[in-house]
Amino acid sequence: MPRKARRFGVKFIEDERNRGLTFFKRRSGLFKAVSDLFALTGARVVMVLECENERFSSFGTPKADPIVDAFLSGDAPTECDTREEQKAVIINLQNELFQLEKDKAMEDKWKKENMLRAKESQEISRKAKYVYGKVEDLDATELYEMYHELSRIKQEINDRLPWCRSMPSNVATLPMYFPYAPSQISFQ
Amino acid sequence: MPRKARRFGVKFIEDERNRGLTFFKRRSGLFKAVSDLFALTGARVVMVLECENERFSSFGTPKADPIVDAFLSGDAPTECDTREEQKAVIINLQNELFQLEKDKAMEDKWKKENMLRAKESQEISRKAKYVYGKVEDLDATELYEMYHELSRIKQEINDRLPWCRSMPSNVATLPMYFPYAPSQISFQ
DNA sequence: GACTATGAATAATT
DNA sequence: AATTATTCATAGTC
Repeated sequence: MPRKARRFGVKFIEDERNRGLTFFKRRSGLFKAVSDLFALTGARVVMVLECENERFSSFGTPKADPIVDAFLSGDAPTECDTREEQKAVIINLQNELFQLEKDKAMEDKWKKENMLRAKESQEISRKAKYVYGKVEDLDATELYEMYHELSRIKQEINDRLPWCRSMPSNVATLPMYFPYAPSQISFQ
Repeated sequence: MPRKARRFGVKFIEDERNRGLTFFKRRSGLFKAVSDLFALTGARVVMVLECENERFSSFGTPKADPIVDAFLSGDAPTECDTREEQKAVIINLQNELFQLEKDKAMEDKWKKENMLRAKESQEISRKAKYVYGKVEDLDATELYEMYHELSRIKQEINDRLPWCRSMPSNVATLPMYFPYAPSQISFQ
């Protein structure tokens, strides 16, 4: 139980470990916020953050190709390694965007822990496609849809069962494992 | 008093007026989140969102020039109007980033409403530079620092006076008027 | 465009 | 990395 649950002001965090932790936590929140903004309004977003290790970490909503294209359309004639840098940005983009490694690990965990309980829930049977379907058979866009569909279902269940908040529902905790919307970025 | 304080799930908002409202509200939150992330961790961020009207709206933390430069370094040889588009992006960037019009209006309002009460508060006298200084004399970076300093002060006051949350403090409401961190962007 | 109840994000803690 | 008390963003309201 956190005795002090809020940071004292908004000031640079000197402690390196704590700073890194905060960075990743808040980046997650940022990604979710962007993801939701897109889902709610359809506004496309591209975000590029600089990590501690001087690398870039990017995030974009689906169909953000025009923005990304604009971002990558540069071909500075004076600098030779710019192309290489941009390539690195794209690679990082892909890596960070999809968070495949993390999601993959989480996926297994999720299947083991929640699949059985999922089958007992008739409330969400009409969404069986997402609940029982093989996750590895979905591509990035479908994963994205899945995440939002499950988020909606979770909300629906919460709304219908307000007296039973902490019920062991499979979808109630699922979105944790697919928190981000992957971007469809054409790779040359 | 909101009877229902939460949206039903995360689904595309069909109502156009409501959608636009949500977009702007959340964009503000996003900007603040990015601003804070930079203040806390020093991570530089550039964000480009697409508005409803097909224009771009951008936001960046100070010292994000390298990222912005990369963004603008493009000079597509095949398309003639790309330069023009980029210029538009920059202009929008400036406009949206600094939110000068809004801030200017808010500034006057703030001065009129809060300056007198500000002078009575000795608690924050050591930050007199920011509280009493002429706002128009500060450049973008100083405005940014000012905003965060005031945020910190607000937090400090809240922490020291937990029993008096709604006290009519000048700084308690001030940050509303400088919510965003302007980016230092070199303009050619 | 301002207010406020509510839910979501997250800082501290284990 | 899991948990939870607390703050904060914001949906709904006027």
